[in-house]
Amino acid sequence: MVLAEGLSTMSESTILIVDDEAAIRDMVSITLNLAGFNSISAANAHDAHVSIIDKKPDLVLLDWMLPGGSGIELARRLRRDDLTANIPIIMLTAKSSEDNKVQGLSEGVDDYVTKPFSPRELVARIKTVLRRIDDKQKNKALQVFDLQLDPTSHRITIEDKPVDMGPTEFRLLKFFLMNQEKVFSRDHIQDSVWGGNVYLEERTIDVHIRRLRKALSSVEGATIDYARLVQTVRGAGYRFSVRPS
Amino acid sequence: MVLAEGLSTMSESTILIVDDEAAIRDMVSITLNLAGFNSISAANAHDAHVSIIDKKPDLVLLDWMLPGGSGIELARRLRRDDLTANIPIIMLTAKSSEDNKVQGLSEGVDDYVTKPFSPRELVARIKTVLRRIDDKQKNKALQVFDLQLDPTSHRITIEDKPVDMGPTEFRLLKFFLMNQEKVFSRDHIQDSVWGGNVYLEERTIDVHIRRLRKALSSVEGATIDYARLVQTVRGAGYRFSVRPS
DNA sequence: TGCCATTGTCACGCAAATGTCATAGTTTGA
DNA sequence: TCAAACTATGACATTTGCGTGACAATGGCA
Repeated sequence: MVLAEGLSTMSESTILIVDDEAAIRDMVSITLNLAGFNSISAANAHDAHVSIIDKKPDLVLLDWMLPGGSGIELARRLRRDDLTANIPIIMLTAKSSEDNKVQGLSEGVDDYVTKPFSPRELVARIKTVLRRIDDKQKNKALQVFDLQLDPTSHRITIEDKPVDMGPTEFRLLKFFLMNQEKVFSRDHIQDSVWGGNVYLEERTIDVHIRRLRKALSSVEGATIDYARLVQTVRGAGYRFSVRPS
Repeated sequence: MVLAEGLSTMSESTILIVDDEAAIRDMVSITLNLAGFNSISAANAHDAHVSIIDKKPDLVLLDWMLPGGSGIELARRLRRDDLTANIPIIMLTAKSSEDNKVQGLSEGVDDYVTKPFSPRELVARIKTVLRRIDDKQKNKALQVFDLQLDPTSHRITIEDKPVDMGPTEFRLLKFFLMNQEKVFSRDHIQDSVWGGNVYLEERTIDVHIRRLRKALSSVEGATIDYARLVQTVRGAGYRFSVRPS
């Protein structure tokens, strides 16, 4: 069975390390790289902020004691801005002071690790936080232009008008919305949408693609033909893409 | 069947050994050769740098304690230059000192091995790093000027405008992009793009070259004629080159 | 029980893609 | 300058892959 959902738990995650001590940055950096993460680092709050805006890391490891502006200041600033409000933060605290923990967690910090820490522990914490965030995202409404899929209410709307489709097409669309701009072979789609241990005839996927397209086109007066976003890539499979083929 | 893609996983990988002790160089060299790698060596940072520019090794084994410039200096320099930034580095540290690890591994070093090390361990580390790098490269978009081939979305664009071509031309272009500046005979192209056990008429390759060129020329308003990059080498085959013929 | 939505499968038709050939064009060397 | 060797190109028949309508089986639900 091939997995393609839950992107943030994939080893592609980028972690930003914010610490004024080069030694710490370096050690953490290599630890993360060996654990399969990408890492970037910053030595102060300002560089960190710039880096976050620019590189959009999946998680920030933030030292509590930063020269200039404190780490907690940066955390607060990140939480205020919509662009950065959803980036998880793990605080690195020098001492196991209860006060720090309490104050940090109240600022929307997702976890904390006290120095000295073992690489194993750090990686475990990071993975936990990423997974938690990922689960949260999973139940969030997926949206492209005016097409909206709400996993909670199990409804699909185009320009607020309900779209009717079968359960299979719903899962298919959800899969596509979570993995846009990528081509998937029929085999891969079958694994992800139907599950690994079923046998489907070759043309069956096509039929469901057709039903999904028909459903997406069925909305009267839509400004876009959403069926066009479900693209056939001859010889390779299908792709959901905002860009014209 | 001739392979030409995924070079770093082939047993053809070249490793550069940088160490001031001849005994170490020789020992490592023998170990690597037995493991199926090619190896070259350098005794100091300067020679190493020249060698890297010249020979483009697939990986560098870098001693921490180098006379003149330290190994870490070299690592930093390599990472700064775009040409060498993507060459993986494994550090060799004399002692299992935490300080060294911490300080050294920062500059984007991919792994470290502490002396004394077993040949088995060294080879294992090298293979791991090479595989990691290779996986990263595999799904990376290939690009020449404003021509882009993205294996993930299975898309080709010129100046962000989609380019339409058949699956065979797609594979052909991908092959060329991965192996630029080299002439390939028709036989070699057939092996690499079609696979070993098919029989094609001699002229068939030409036809697909023509179709690829036509597709690359089909984009309106492109500043460059990308078809010119697919060059005919009379009597030898074809070549994809950025330089005019 | 009977109705209806959903699902997987099949057969058919169409269009893209492919490989081959014949012909025309180009380069090379005697 | 000419012939030989090599390459480019248009046309064509065939193959391949995909879209589509129809249909039977299934299972939920009133």
